[in-house]
Amino acid sequence: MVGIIEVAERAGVSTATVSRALNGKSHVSARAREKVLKAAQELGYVASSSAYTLATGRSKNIGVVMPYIDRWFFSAVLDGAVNALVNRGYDVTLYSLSGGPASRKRVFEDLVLRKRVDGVLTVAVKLSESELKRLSELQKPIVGIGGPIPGARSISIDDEGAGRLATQHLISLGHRKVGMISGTPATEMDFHQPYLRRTGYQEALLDANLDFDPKWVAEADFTVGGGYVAAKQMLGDPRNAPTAIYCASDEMGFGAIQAARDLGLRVPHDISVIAMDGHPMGEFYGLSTIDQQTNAQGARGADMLVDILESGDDKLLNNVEQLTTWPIDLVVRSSTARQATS
Amino acid sequence: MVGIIEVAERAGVSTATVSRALNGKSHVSARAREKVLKAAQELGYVASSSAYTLATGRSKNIGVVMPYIDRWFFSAVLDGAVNALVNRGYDVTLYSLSGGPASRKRVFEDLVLRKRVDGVLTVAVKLSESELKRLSELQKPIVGIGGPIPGARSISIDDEGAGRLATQHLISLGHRKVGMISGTPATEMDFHQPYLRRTGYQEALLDANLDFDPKWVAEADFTVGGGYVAAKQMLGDPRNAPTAIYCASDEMGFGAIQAARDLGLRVPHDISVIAMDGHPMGEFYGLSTIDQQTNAQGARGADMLVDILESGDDKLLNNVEQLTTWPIDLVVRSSTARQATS
DNA sequence: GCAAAGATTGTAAAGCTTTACAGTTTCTAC
DNA sequence: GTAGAAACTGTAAAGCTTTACAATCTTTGC
Repeated sequence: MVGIIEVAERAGVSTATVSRALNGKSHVSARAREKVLKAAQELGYVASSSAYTLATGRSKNIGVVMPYIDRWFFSAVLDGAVNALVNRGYDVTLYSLSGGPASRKRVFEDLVLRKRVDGVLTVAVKLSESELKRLSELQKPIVGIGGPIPGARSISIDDEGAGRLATQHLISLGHRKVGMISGTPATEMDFHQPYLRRTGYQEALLDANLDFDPKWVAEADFTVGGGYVAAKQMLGDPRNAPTAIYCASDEMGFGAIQAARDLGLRVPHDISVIAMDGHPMGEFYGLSTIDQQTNAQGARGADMLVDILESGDDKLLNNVEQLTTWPIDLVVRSSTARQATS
Repeated sequence: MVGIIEVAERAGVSTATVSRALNGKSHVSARAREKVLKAAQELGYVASSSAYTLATGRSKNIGVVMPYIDRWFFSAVLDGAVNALVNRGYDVTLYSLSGGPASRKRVFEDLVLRKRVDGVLTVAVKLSESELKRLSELQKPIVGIGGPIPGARSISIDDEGAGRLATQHLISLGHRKVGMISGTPATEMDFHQPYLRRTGYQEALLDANLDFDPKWVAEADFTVGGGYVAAKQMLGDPRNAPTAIYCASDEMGFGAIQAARDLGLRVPHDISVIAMDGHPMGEFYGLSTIDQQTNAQGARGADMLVDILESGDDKLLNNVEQLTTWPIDLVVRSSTARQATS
């Protein structure tokens, strides 16, 4: 294995000079730098990151903690974060919480803390008191995506506002009977997005002085199939079917559109559907939605984290609670329209 | 920061004994072990992984290299790999190649090689000669998913066989005019899956002595929208439309089904559609498919890598080329049926 | 041409663990 | 009770970098 010593010998300088020349942090004469670069190149030298970390205390590595990996929302956040981090010279170690409480404990105790990572980015994960305390003791900054974190920075959309906006869109189109497909208790993430979105929906109805029928709220599991079943049930009821539906996720929106079609209802002529997230397939299905720019949220969270890390200001670590409300876009496509004058 | 020395002092033993007690690799008296465990617990001690890596040369960390992160196939492989690795005490550092050739070079030169990872798992990435050589010099084992890797182990489905099987399924149902929606050149991954699948398709036609009309093969970009456009074009042609279509990905299959419906064709009565991959939404759409158990492939690849790492047999490193052909399942749902006797 | 300031370089310590080796204690079998 | 084996423990080196400090060289202003 070729180390810094071999490079130093070959270049005829000391290891300190090699280190300085390669890291470019300090003054090195042009001549020395050139010799070092040449020697390093010839030897194919790459510094050992463990020795670097041991010496500097920095790993240039960020831990990303998420409850799921293979769901669209999470992989999109991850993609944004990885790209942003690579651009700033960091790489990412991925921790999934899908293994249950035991693996969660392990993630925090064993892995994140072993000086493996300089900071932690959490996605839709609410940290416990003790987890936060531990991270804070170790001076590891945290940035959260998807909900507020006590004493740390975070990025989140206003889920309640999103629910309200989607519902208002339907109301503004003249709909008076507006249903919602929300989440089951099992789909409540740590920050209760489904609950908040539903709250926004109900507020919008209230503000507009509209009737509210409990049958207009169904629970589904955030999948296409779940949305289909719930929508079919709601729309098929001859007694008091809504003329518009707000779905708490785009995937459920796809299912709802399909359910309407299978019932012989035309979208949007007979029934309007709006959903949430900004799933790439939404464009194809013409699904109106509230876009939350998932990729960009991941990238921004990553950038915030690196900013904290590189500002060198200890006060910035985890003493400041700050929730950045991420803007959302109403994207109107062909699944919502003015209610047919029947 | 509490280190092994503090633990040793508190427990009244040497650092060597602490290390042995904590790692359990060597004989330690029950009494000493107990004292050490207690002290470590009280101090909240966690060993520094950089020092561990520096001392042992192992990082307990696997690099996963993929061209994309937020596409379903890749996030599913990743999910499988991460879970498998966590179970075996490894964590994963993620490298995306979507940043172009420059970032690719950086990944291999700077990151993977810095002793950061013990081994590399590649997904649908063909390594260059020099990349392979470099990895091999450094004794880093590689396992590839999605295609053969010269001199290393890999897992891949038989894409040609998959194309053949899907097509044979359609032929066996009596279809004589079978179309295919394949990939554009831009969607050819490093291992040319679209090309291979198309080859399998053509072989099946040939074997069955069926006519082949060049119009029956369309190229699309592996998205729902792409599949829709291609299918509509193909099915809408009154002159010689196929009665069945094989799509090289499930997402294109969803688009094809929709295109058929929009043309007023009933699936599967008027037109059969089969696709490939095993996308979770396929069940909802009733799409017949060739399932390749993406998650399990990721898990198996990860396990193979750890097996190599822990066998301690240097010969196993990268001298043995071995391609494991991953089994595929034909999943027949409601999008394929016997051709209507017209 | 000279003093001071600035640039460049080298030496050596620090960072934290694992583990080879050697030394000590405890068992085991007779 | 004892020799030899086995178990246990400690000392110190190794692993590879960064960087504080001190020393040396170069430049600048006059």
